[in-house]
Amino acid sequence: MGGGGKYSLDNSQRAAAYAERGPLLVGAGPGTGKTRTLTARVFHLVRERGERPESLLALTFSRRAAEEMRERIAAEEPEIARRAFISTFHAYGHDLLRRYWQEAGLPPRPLLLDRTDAFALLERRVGTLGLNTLRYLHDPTFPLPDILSAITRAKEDLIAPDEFAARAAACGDERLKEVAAVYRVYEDLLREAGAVDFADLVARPVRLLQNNPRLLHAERARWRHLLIDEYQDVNRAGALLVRLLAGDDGAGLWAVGDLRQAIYAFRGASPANVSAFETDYPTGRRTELAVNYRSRPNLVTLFGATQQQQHSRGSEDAPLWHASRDGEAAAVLAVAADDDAQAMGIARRMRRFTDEGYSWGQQVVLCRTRAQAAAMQEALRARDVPVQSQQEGGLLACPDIKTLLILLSRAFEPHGPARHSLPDLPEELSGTDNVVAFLAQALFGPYGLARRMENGAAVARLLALAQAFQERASILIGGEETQGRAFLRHIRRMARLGGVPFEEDSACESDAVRVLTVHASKGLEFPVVFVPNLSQGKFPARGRPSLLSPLPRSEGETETDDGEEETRLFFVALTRARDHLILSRAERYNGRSAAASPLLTCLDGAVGLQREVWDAAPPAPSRAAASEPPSERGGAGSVSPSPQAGERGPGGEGRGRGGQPAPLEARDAELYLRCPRRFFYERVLALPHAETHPYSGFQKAVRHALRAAGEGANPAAAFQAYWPQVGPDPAHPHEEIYRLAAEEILTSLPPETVPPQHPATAVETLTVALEQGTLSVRPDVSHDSARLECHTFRKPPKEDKVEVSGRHSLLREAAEQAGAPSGQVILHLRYVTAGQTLPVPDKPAQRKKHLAKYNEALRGIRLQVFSAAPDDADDCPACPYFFLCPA
DNA sequence: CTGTGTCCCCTTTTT
DNA sequence: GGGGACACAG
Repeated sequence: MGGGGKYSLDNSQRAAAYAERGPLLVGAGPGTGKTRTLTARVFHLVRERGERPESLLALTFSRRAAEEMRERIAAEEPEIARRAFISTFHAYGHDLLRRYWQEAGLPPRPLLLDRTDAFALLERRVGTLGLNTLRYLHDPTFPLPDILSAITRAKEDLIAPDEFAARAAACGDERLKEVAAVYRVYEDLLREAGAVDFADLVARPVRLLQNNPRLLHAERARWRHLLIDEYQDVNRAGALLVRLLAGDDGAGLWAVGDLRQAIYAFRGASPANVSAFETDYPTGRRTELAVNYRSRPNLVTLFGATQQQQHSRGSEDAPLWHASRDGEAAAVLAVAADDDAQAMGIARRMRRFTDEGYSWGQQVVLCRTRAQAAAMQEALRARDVPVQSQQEGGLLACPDIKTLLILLSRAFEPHGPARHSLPDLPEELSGTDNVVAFLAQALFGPYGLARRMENGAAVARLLALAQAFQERASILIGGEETQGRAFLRHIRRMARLGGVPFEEDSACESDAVRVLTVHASKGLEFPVVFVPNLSQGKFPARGRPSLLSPLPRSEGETETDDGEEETRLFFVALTRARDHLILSRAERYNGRSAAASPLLTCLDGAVGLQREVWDAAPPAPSRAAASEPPSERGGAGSVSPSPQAGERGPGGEGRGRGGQPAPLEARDAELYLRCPRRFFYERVLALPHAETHPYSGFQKAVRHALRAAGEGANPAAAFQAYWPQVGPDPAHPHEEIYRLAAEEILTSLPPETVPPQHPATAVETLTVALEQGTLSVRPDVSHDSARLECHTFRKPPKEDKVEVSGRHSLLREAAEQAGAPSGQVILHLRYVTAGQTLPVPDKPAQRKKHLAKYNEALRGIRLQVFSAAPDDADDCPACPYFFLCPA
């Protein structure tokens, strides 16, 4: 950053750095020398005012920011950096809890749980949490991530379980009431386990200090000066912690922040802390850093334009700042015909910048979402732009890790599919149930896997993961489960909850363009910045809403201005640019038109913004066909199928008599459509897996009981008799959920649902002849050949709008092919859990599409195309073949 | 032009 | 599970 000579400060910086003791909030717009001023403050306190470095506490919310503070201070005086306490809020809180563990009611070294650990804590007990409107039979743990997020948010806002329950009751939201109950249980479980979660690292110190005046006094005496970076990112708990430590008058507080760069409200940051500064600290003063050293003047003017709106609304009266650099920046707004043209335009522009003397590494593309960033990376690479690859896929994408996981699965999942894919384990690898010991032996013992491994960092990371797992064994290993199995389940859990991150030290500073999310770019600056996809629905992005509505705020709390966050994000993106800024949008994405982003309206009258048009590229002769490798078959990575596998199955070889292919069951075709690869493992290789999902056993048993009821038998009795055969293991943590759900359904069966005047005929299997083969399908009930009924366990739709599934289309088609007059087939869908039956409408267009899908499946199976192309990749961690599968 | 059905797309991240 | 774009039908 600029700002004259190395040690000189401008007037506004000096005013901030040399201020008298007393609560001060420094407004620091982008590029105004925030960190320089903060470090100057530290040196001023130590050198000019004789403060001991040990009396300085410098806090911020991200490790990166804390690290930067430390480095900048260390660069000038390592001694101060060592002696002052410079850390994140969480690290400080952790330290405090360890020092005062007794007062906090904790064990000496409490376990620190991350998100996955917390999930595991609730997962086993999900049946006892009292979930009703949040009960999802297809996967009882489905709502847990959202519930945990809500609990985390509550902790960040210092809302205790009682308060949560009171607010939930007040607003009458059933789901939130259930969350309140879970919150209570969760806190009990943490206490029993002697554990805390991340949010506790800030929230619990607040309570600790509030409840222990002696301790509060000691801690206040320890810190004479509090320096807070990124004050706009501080959550409510953090702000209260600061207020407690700063004393009643807050005299020791010196904070720096910028309301315009608050982009973390979604994770609990409360920019309201900035607005409420004078309320929190009546003697508090504000000052502003006034000069932008980062960007060329015409860019600084442009940044100002984005602020006009907010100014007129008077939300915050931050003065605009002066530019100090010279030189004319390119400030471009390009409209591309489509996304292809946009990528082409960016690539071309980048080349031009390299001609002008910029390196690739000085150029960056900032995207709103990671998906957009990934697509942009791909598109630029396809146009021969060197792109620095961000960590893709995380740890699990690493082949070495894959190998080790398959080996673990082979050893610890005795009935898992890996058993059939590998030869027997060597002697030295059997007999241990210690994951770390197993891995160490496999890597460095006679088996010597380490010699064949290429990515040492990844292997080390897996070992560290295993180590950490063992420390949390008391929470993560349930019942009689072996450690090995529990570890593998934990890996799946981590994958499900957002991947297993793996950061290779990005020191590989090759000269390549970087593609980042805007969030990831915070605090950074680049000579040339591209901000693409400024279109409706792309930036701002529309996201999937949570299952839960936010907990209503109590009176006196300021509502966080959600809509403004995207504007601030836009502002952050623009202000990363030092020399040149290229904004762009496409008018069409995947053939669909997209309007300009509303964010662009504030630039409408901006002077000096050059408009460009990027035309569609001429239909390119097909580029390197790197997108999809041709259909792979067989061979899952290093795993070879066992000899007896693939002997029979619906895939290819399985033929009935007379050379006619036997009909494929509809559910097999559906399995193929969900993931051809999984179909391959399960039906072609016939790799068995012991664990069937309890949901399917539940469905089987209930269907059985309903059928019995249709035949006049007692459904409850039929269920009782059948449940031990098809239901989950009685020890399964979710067994009770399903048993109770089934009993609930069967006891609430109204007698007239079994009308004796309409005895269901024996349900016959129907067939559908399609171009590529024949499918067999069975309704749940057939009253006669043209009156069919299906059962579903889903929740009934709103307004009785039945969604027509592929299965429905198939049944209708089957009935017609069997002779029912066209359009006369009556199909009903029974919502078993609600005891409601609705007619399924006949929609010919949809039927055609569905049948085409099935046909495609038949074709794929016939041609043996078994690519790993899951319909929904989120399901992969739950797939029995997760560890075998190369995808 | 206006309503309706249908398809297609789907967050941000730290500790 | 909801919102926008778009393709129809009227």
